Amino acid sequence: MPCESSSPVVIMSSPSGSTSSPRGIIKAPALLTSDMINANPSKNTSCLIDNTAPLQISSPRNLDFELPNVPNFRLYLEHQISAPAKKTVCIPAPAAANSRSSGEVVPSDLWAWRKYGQKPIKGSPYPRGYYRCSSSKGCSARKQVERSRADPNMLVITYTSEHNHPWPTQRNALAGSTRSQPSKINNATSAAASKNSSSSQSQNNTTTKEEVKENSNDTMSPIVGGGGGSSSTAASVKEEFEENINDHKQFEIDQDADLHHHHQHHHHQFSTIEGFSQTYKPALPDDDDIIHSNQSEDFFADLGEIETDPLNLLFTQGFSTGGDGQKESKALDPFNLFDWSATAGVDTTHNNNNSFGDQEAKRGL
DNA sequence: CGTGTTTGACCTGCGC
DNA sequence: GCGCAGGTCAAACACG
Repeated sequence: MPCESSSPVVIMSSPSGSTSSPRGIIKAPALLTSDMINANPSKNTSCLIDNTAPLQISSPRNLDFELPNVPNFRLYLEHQISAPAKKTVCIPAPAAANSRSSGEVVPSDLWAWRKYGQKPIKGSPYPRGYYRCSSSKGCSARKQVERSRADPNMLVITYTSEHNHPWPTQRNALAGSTRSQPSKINNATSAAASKNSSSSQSQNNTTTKEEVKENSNDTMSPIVGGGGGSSSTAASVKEEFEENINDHKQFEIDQDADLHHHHQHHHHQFSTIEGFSQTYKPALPDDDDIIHSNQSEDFFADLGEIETDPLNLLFTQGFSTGGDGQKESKALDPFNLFDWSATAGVDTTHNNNNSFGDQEAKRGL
């Protein structure tokens, strides 16, 4: 399975235009497995993640600047943020999920989501769940959760709209989140995260209800990868930005070819951001850590504590420095998960860009 | 009682 | 215009 557990997080943003980017991003099919490709015939559901690569963030836009150029990077991020986004996140689903076609167990995140519908999707054995943000009444943020046809072990989460409120400092709205089954599933471990326990990969839920809390953040939030605690640590994230910006929706994932081959070991190694041609290391602790669902939970919990914008942190703390300072921020900032500076110098030539673009409109299906 | 899930019905857009 | 598929609504229900 393409997107298997080991895969790290891949964040792809595809602001419009990315494909057309100047440098010509090469979409390297290389990374894409046939499954993935096939899997997505219709939409975004496939996981492009390469197992090997630990964490990647690819931005569609190819900007000529490199990471070191913080200013550019900043612009990039700002652009990303400002643009209305439709993001697709592909994360490893807990093993348990397999048991249930309809259910998904996803790592919880800071946002509270309320499920308002579920529909079977043509061509897919797995239904799609529809969630809206319940953290704030006026929040229009929504997300769709479905299991990847290509890789049942992966959950594809599509975020639409932006949160119009800051991250909750605490998971407020989660009140009901724990409902019966979910809680059962996980139980113990994350008391801290308390209600959200999604990590239960090990547990299975055969039950009817599952918890689907996911990580996500719309606005910019990078996905925190934990992959949710679930079996696999990594998640691939794909962000798509709406065309407002001018470009195409699709974006491609780049993956470092090398990574592709080598890597499972090098988790940290990188992720490449396409525009930047850089690779960065995820700040994620270790495979081990990632693997444990609990940790992911904690991770989210930590995020919860972080006030607001990760980007702010990012900017304020600056990844440019590459210094130790980053480490500190990492935990908090989703972006910090990646060690931007560290690998900054890395030659990305090896990157493979996988074209992914599928996230067409829903209608694409 | 408040919040979330479930689920059938309804609405809307697209292709033929 | 019709049918299909996806997305949303809302009532019923469950849980703490």
